Amino acid sequence: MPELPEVENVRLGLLHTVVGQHIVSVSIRRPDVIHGPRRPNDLLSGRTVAQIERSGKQLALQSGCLDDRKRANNAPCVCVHLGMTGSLRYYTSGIDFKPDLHTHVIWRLENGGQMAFRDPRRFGGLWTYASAGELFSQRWSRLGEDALTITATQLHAGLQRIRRPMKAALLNQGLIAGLGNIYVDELLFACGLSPFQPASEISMRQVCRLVPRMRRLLRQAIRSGGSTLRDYVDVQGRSGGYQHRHAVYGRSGQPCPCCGLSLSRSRIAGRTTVWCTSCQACVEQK
DNA sequence: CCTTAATCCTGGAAGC
DNA sequence: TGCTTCCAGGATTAAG
Repeated sequence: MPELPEVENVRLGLLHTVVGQHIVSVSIRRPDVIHGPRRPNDLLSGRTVAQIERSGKQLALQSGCLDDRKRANNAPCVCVHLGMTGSLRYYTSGIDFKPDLHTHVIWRLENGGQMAFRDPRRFGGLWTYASAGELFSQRWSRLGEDALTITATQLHAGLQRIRRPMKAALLNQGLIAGLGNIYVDELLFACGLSPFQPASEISMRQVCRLVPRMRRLLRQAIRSGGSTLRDYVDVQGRSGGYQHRHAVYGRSGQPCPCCGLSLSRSRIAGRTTVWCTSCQACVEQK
């Protein structure tokens, strides 16, 4: 499922395929995946894709004039959230692209290429805004700092206010944006922290160890093309490779890569959680 | 404050 | 083989 590393790979893929391209037309095959105004113009038809930004697991396709590096105040903007099974694909001109029933929106570019939003389970969607500023003030303002840029001070301050388990706290996009079930489990393992550990009991010292490890983990996952469990593919349709390097996610019952003990599985905050009771000790364990 | 659960949804896997 | 059942989860919302 697309978390920060997968979404970042999509962003990188779109940078050298659709950024700078003029959108000739937009085909809306399933209007209900679009939140907000859904005329072709609201989806950047007739505009040029000026830049693509990411915040946590979400992307912003911003229209505007390429020459003007400043964000245009009145340039429409589309926020893309891939949810569980969403994908943004790019098809070069001449490719025989046959949209299936889960392909909901198709953008046609002036160079003959096409961009398609597909999402079988429709947990994702598109949100339209009159400007990037509106997206930031109405939607992205609710997100915490991005997991790649958050500082130890910021994270520690947020964690101190949460008595819930670390697993639940790190999944909260309002505290820190970008982590999902896979990378939270991997991160807690990499730090030797129990997913049950109350967030408020994590010391500044521990957060100072966690933040650089989190950045390293996410950067390695980005470099590996992200994790493909079933659905995730990049804009070219390629699967990721990081799933082969998961230490704990999806490996309950298998030996811990560190100590060899069988990995435990539990449910925390409604999410399947895998961890090592030996390497990730906690004062109280369920 | 907290937690759990339901909700949205499809498809793959497991069970009978 | 063919049917039913369960399960995966991101984010939000409701209920306990």
